[in-house]
Amino acid sequence: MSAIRVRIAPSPTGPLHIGTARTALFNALYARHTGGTFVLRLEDTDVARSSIAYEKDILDGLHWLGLRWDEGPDVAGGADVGPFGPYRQMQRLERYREATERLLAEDRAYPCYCTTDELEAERARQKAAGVPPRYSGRCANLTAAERAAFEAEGRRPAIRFRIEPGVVAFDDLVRGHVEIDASALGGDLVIVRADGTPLYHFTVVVDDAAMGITDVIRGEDHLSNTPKHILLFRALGHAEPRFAHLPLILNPDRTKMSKRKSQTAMSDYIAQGFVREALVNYLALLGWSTGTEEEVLSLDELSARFDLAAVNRAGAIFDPERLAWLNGQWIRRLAPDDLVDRLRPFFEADLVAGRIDRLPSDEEVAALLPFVQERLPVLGAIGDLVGFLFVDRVELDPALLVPKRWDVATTRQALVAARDLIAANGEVSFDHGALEMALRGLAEQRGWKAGDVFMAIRVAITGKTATPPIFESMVALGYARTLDRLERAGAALDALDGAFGRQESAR
RNA sequence: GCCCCCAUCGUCUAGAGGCCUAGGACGCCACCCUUUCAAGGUGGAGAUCACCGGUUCGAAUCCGGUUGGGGGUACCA
Repeated sequence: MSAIRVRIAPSPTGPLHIGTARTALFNALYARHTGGTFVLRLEDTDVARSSIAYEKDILDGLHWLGLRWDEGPDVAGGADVGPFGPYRQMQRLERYREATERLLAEDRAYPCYCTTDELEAERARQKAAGVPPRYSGRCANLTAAERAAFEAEGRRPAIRFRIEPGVVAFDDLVRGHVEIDASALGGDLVIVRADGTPLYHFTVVVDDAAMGITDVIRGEDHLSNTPKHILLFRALGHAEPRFAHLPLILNPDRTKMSKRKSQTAMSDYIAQGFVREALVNYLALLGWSTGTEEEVLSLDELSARFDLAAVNRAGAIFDPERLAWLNGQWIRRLAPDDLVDRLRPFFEADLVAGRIDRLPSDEEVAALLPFVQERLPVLGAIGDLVGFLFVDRVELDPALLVPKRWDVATTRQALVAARDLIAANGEVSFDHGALEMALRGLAEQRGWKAGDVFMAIRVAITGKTATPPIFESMVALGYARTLDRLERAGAALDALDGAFGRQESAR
């Protein structure tokens, strides 16, 4: 039994797509589970749409997920690692040329002089006639003289691979036995463009063979194209690999997940503060399950349990809610130092966007973690949670400041009383326990509900009604700034006095 | 159109003939905890296993058909 070799072959024609990431993940899980080799190959033959920026986005995104490949370019524009390089298809042109020559020499392929317009017209006629679109084979048996005549016209030929009649069958590792009649393949297949650049269906076969790929694990959208690949493997004299077609990730309307209807760019998930553990966990369980009731699993745990045969066959809708839940699970599991590191870029983004006025130190962030970590659905929510600590002044909405069923006057009294009490107790008593005791005492003495007093204070110092626990928040804010914000809030209510009657009747 | 694939709670799934009056998770609802919000705990609603036939003593599980959905059908990948 030879060693497993799998690959992910992204095309740098767009940012890393969540579906590509999942295919990469399944390949990586399979390689790790079987002790095989994971190869990354860049399929950049669509020169017009490929770019180094996309290459970087893809490689960085896969690395960010924690995926490592044994062969292939490690970084965008970087050198290749591994014995089967180069791993960028545009640097492998000579090999496709050699394979093309062989097919031509054996008459398994031939030059086709049809123009795009002619082909389109042909397809249009077929569609109008209600027959399946299919290349007519018009150039399949041209004489040398006819070819010369086209060349003399200045036409540059594409190269077509002859699709011989017959039934192509294969045993898909997830779908089982699949048979497709070659007549349904659309006729002879273009493998090299008129400009000399090779096409996907051709390069993928030449490279998978050259790189010794034993198992092709990819999306179901390639299932119908697999016979073309098998025919090419055979014509080229190569053993065909095993195939495994993964169920597609779907939009909510069950169509193939697309940018138009879903968030597909990995970078967007990263920017929102999803953590790699959650994405890996979620993606692995989209279309596969361990068969147990385990749900929260690390990359190592997933690798240990992975089984291609247990992959589902039906497509799966991408559910952001479930991803968010897993994200919370993983954020809560992070070590404090790690979380501080991961939070830093989000504070920086908040600063740049003007949502906060200064950057907290790592020590400050670490001190917040005990009451913040379990409240973070995504890392990007950090600003909403504790941004009030790092702004010079909070926006006060008087309507929020006055607790339900309290009036402006009571609220102002409470804020003033709280401020005075805290000031009277002094900075030495400014800690969680002392504050709670003092403020609860105040509420009891005045006949107020403690919750109402706390809510007024909460809004006064944070500007919001939903915040981290209030005493921790006050301590984090500090003695002087807490007093200052209570004063400002009281003053804001003073200014409202004239509108007092209106406020009351409005309630 | 043609070819291929698929079909269990709203969603992700368990289930490989009797263990299923179909289990878990997300989401939803209620309650508990509680200074808000989360987190956590408990409980609940939610699936005639797409439909119709067949095989079998017995089917979500096997077979056939129907319907529905998806993918493919490029000198894109």
